[in-house]
Amino acid sequence: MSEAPLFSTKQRILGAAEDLFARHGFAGASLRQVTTAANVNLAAVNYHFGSKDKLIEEVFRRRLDELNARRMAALACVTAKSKASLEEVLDAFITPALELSLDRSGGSAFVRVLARAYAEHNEHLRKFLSDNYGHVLREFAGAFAKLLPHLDKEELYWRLDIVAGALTYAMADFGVIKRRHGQSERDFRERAAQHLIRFAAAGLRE
Amino acid sequence: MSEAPLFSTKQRILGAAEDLFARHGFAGASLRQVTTAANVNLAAVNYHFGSKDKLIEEVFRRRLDELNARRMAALACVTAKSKASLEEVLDAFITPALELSLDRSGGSAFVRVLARAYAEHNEHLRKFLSDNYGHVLREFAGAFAKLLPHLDKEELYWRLDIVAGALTYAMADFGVIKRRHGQSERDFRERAAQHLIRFAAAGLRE
DNA sequence: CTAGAATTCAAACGATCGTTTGAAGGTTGG
DNA sequence: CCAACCTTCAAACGATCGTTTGAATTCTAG
Repeated sequence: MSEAPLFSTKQRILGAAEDLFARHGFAGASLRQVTTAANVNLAAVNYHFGSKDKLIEEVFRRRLDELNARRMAALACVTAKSKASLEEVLDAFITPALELSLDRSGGSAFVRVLARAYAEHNEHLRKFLSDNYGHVLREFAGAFAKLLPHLDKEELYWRLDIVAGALTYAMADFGVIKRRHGQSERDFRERAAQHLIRFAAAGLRE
Repeated sequence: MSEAPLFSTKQRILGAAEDLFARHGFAGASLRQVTTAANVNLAAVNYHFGSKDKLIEEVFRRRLDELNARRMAALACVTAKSKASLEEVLDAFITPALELSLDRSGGSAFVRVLARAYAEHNEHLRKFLSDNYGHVLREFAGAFAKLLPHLDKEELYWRLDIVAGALTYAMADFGVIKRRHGQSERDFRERAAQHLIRFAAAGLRE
């Protein structure tokens, strides 16, 4: 249970599944594609995870546990000060996602998987994500509420909804902007995050 | 070719496909589900459209032809004046999508299908959309460029990318905001569009 | 009315899907 | 060494996938 060797069968399946779910969707990527890419036997998925649905959940859990822990830590660090700025709270939410997207091997695939999860209006998946990680979003909503007292609750939720959309979309690399020749992936993504923070801060402040 | 009876086999297939693609994705919705929902024989899809891929393209074409014609008309109407405001150009882009999402039966499903198309990084689909409707986006980019001369080209494209993401996300109803009891669908969506325009205008101006 | 085209139909094609099985292989503690 | 796992393996399960076929049916023009 506690063991997690870097190249174990389970980890190779999770890595291959993450990549293929990002590229072809949950329904579009078959377990045969996944196990072939992971160089493991087809039956290994059902042996280690139980079913395709459970595998999908585990793909999320592996990354989101750490991502949300980092977000909560960053938020706690920011709100510890008496006067946190809007940009700092946005940064506490966005930068961990940015770093995840830069994680060697898999991180950038995962942010696209996350965006797929939004596109899927799948009730089961939404409930799983809401149950496991909803408290993080509520925590951040509270921090924003303190910083934007002129906005009533409805107004605030509207704007956070828009920010979440722009973030999901931008991190998943859906847009038309392409990395320029000679520009590093890290530099490109950091620039994207900066633009996003400035844009979101302006839109939230109004 | 020119005939398009409201409840013809072709139209019923397109309507059912739109709804099921929105709910389950392109790979997740089968032709048997589609034809059953449309109350049509399974073979009718390949008879009328040739293949599932061609059906997908036709689902887009049916709505996007009109949507983009309305956007271009609204943009032309706005830019005809010597001094168009940023909000007016945003409105020219957003309002036609809003109206589409309010179109009785199908429109609100289609905006979710559009969002799915973004999540699919499918090369074939992206090329089809870019080939057929890329000129509309370039036209709007030009209009924004005139209104935001202080932004260099790269900066402008970054921000438009973010706006497009927020728009796609918001129209597809991915967010957490739910319509309140007693509030009409139209009122709800118009409010969403208003918030979006104000937010985007603030973010673009900086 | 009727010949011919257009459309719908039930049935089947081979391919691939997620999942299960039972035997073979590998590892570990007594 | 061997008995007890744990893991991997090839093979197959029934179900469902997109697509095709050829006959039945409906529509339409002369």
